[in-house]
Amino acid sequence: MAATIHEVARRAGVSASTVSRAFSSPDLLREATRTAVLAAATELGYTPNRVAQGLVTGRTGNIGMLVPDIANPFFPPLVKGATNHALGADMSVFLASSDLDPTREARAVRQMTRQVDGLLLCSTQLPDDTLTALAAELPTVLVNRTCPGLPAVLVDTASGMRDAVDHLAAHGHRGLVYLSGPAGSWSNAQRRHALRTHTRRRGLDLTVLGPYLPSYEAGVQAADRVLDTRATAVVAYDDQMALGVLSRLHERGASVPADVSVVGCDDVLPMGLARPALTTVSAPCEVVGRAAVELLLAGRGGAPARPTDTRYPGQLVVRASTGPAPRR
Amino acid sequence: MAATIHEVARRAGVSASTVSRAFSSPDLLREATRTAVLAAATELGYTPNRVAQGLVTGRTGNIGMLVPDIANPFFPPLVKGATNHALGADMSVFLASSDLDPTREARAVRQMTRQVDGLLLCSTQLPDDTLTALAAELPTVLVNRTCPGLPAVLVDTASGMRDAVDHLAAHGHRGLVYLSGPAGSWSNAQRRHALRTHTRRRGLDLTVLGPYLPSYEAGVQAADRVLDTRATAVVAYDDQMALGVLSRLHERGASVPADVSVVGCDDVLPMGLARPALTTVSAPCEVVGRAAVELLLAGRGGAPARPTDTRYPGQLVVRASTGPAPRR
DNA sequence: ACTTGTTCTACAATCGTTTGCACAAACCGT
DNA sequence: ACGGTTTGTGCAAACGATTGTAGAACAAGT
Repeated sequence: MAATIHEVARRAGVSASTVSRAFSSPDLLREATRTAVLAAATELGYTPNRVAQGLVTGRTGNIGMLVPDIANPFFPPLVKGATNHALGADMSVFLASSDLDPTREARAVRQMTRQVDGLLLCSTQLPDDTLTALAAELPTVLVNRTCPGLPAVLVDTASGMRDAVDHLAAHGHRGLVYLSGPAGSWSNAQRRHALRTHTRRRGLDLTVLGPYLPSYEAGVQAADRVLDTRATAVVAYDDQMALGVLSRLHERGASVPADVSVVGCDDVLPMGLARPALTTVSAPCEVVGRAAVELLLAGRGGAPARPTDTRYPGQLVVRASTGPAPRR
Repeated sequence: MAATIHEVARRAGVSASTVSRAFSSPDLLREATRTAVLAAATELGYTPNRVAQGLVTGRTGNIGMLVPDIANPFFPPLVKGATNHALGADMSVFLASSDLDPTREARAVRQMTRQVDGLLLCSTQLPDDTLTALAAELPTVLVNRTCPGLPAVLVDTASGMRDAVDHLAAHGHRGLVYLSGPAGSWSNAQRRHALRTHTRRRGLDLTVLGPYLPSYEAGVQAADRVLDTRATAVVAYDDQMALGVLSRLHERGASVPADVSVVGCDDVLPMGLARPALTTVSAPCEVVGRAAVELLLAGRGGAPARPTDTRYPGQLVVRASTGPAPRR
């Protein structure tokens, strides 16, 4: 049904190789031949078969993207940035959502190898040696995860966290709680570390709870434990948790921000809707997705991209969920 | 670097075809040969090259999925359902987000053809004839869109809308506003039609505003126009718009549900977070995603799946944003 | 021992491209 | 008009698998 290069060749009265060249290296052909071939091609509705191309050239024009959970609102903008940029570069992207299961992660990767020109691994929990092994086979870019020797694109929330601490300290808060995200998460480690550093610098008290799954429900649970502490402010690993906290605090009769201040992270939901609107560290997800693809595409070319970490800083966005510490 | 079938063959002392059969039709081989081949294969870390397989068999083990906007929270659960089920069936999925741009839609499809065994088109705006043409080339399943002759999986919100109308009528509401979604959307047409039917049956007044883009911002805008009408209840095309409406009504000093009742659709965000919690028609997105893949995979086999519409009903979930109509 | 029949494996063609190489035609200056 | 460059095309061999067909090996029936 679908036209092949040979049919186009026959129709144009040339050989198959000429047809191939009309597409891949047009300047090798005489103008007349090229236009004749292209005419024949459009008449037949010919499109090069990417699978066949892939077999001989070894380049498929696809990239594989792996996220822990596409239903986590952090990832869709990332995916959007990536797919959009990929489309611009004439590439398609495979998407797999591993549900945080290493087995599924490995399986998805195995399915994609040899069908893709590169891999985009987002917040992956796979161990360093697996990653380096993978990267030896296939250009690989990490997102929100580092691994020695591998290029990574990172949402840098450290400065945002510093600003959050400063903001809270300026409002008289003395004790902070951090609600940890997933144990193996690079983002979580970075956020916790930044908080640790800056609370110490400011002489504030920091309690770390968790780890929790990054979900609304986990936030609900965590809120109760927050109330057990003497802390007046809580920073959550992400917005979903923060919203859960907000909701549960409301249920428990604690007023935000009068009794407790709450800070989220990522800014991926329309935060105006939460009551009170959530103060959060905003992450430039879409930009990161695009940058990751760019890095992958660049590294794929001549020089193997030296394993640079590209960081995109998040910004503290102050809304209504933070305010002066209550007097005690 | 990567082992080929020939290297395995040489190592096992058999021919390439035997290696191939060891994987694809093991019962044709003597047990001894088969185990020997498999041993050699694992030693070399051999995995069949799906691109090469695809070229000869014509089956790639991939499916292509097209959504209008992956950043719209309706789609991630859908994608999750689809990718998860696909992974179970040893298939990978291409994802493209068209940003509602027909050009990009067409382009993404073109890139994927010949690389996929089937297409999953979600809420696509492409015209019927394009779709039938596409389906002639490639097994195609529609999601939240119908087209004569094509199988479709649909979120059926009609009954949910009926329940919403009944619910509002029971609370004494006499005038309703519907905030339309995108003009070409099947879901929008279905929702509008269901509202039209059931408001008429109940003798209620229905005003249709829009079309609007399905976004928070559009909801904010729409809220002002809602206040210009005499309606006491508003049904929004989706939750994002409804949340925008909620937010703007709050700004304008209108109280929900005391002054105005608000109903959303889809139930894809943690709705507990909105104040008041949003009454909405819940859509079983993940189930639909899975069902769509199943249908595609089934149709791909022997009998071309007869173009059935599979409908999954949404359920009205009553929360705090709806209540008795104000006395006038 | 010779046919007949099984069972297993190898050969070779094929899928739709790309691409190095050879070769023909046209062009140049002399 | 003639060697020597260009320039433009065709041939054929890959790429890594699948699969129809044919033949080797062996067992059994007569």
